[in-house]
Amino acid sequence: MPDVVNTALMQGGCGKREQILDAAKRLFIEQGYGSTSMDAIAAVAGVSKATVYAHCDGKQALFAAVTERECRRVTARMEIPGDVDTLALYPALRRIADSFLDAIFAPESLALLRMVIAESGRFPALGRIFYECAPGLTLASVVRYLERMRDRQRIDMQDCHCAAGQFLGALRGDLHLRAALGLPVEREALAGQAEAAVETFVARYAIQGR
Amino acid sequence: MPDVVNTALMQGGCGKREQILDAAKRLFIEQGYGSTSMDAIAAVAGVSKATVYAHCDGKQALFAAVTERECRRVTARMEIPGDVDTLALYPALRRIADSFLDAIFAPESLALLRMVIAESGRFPALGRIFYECAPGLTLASVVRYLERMRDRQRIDMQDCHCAAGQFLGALRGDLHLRAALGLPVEREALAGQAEAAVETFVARYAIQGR
DNA sequence: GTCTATACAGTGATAGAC
DNA sequence: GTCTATCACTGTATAGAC
Repeated sequence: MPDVVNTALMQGGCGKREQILDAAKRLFIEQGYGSTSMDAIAAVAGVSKATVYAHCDGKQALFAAVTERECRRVTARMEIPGDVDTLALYPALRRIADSFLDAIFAPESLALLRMVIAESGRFPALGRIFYECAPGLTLASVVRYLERMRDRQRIDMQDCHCAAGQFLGALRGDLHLRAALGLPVEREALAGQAEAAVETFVARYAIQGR
Repeated sequence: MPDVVNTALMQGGCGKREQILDAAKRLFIEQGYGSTSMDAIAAVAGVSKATVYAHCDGKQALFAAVTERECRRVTARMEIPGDVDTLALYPALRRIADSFLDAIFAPESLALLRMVIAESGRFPALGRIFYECAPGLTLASVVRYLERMRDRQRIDMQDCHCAAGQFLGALRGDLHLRAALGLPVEREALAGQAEAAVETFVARYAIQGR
């Protein structure tokens, strides 16, 4: 885990920092920012409160640090598979769809999304950081993929950016909002949504002669 | 405003209750649940803290009351227009799209969405109430519209529920998430997204012979 | 850096006078 | 119903010893 070492070195050097960030992450997600006390964070981390303050400048800075670390973690999940260019359009879109849905319906992703949306009003920079680390990154990947397919005459499309947003939006459908609100989502419905979105997209944009 | 009168009568009878709910709504949205104190609510409402407690059983109950009232308010925005059946498929979907986007991108809707998502982990019932009052209501309306169109041989569709989710998801695209995260959304991009979603939907599902 | 101990304002909630 | 005054407790943040 070289990342841990780097982070620790950057900030001054021991595993306690990770303990504190882990504890803070758990409590911020479980209880929300406002209801989480620095006492509780210190207790869960197994350190004293003064140690918490030695590692970060107050509660807001700690919250920002937690969010940035989590964003960096989910980023890895958000890149679309690298082998899609070797596939035909339909199976490639299926792969992208599966990868995307796995990423955004993962419990950790949903928890982070809730936390960021919850506090984005009070921490304006947070929304942008999260967007660019997660959904914005996937969107950009899909846009690039669509541009390549357009260059190869596989699809007929003017605005790849808009089409990519439309595709990812159709994949989310109603179910992502349901999941973000804590409502149950059946795996069958998710698979059906993915298939319908891919089929519709192909029906609309694929160039007939294959 | 008969609704105000009804609410007041139901709960025991004076404008103070509305003042308290208004103050609580503002502070919960601005500061979040955990960071909002009952003192602050009482001060903004212009009453004493004891009066707040006379009108509701504690902070959680007050939060639930605020959310339910706001959900009821946005519900009115969420019904799709009643005259869509007299229109052809394409203009009807455009109307539905415009109505839907106006509703979900309204600042009040976004603020409520943030507040509900933020606390849905701690108040499990909240997510369901909100969903059924707002996005679930629209979804059901669109499902019924699509079923009528299917009965009239205007569209070829197996699963109207899935298709409706897909349509609304494509309308949201990437922009609704951006807005929920507090990022700027250009009106042009929104209009483009709407047009693309409707065109794609028609291209996929409309029966050719009109 | 880490801990124990503590300062002191602010928290949700209530009692009792009017 | 409404207020003032107050409860017991927790909040963020810091001082000083090791």
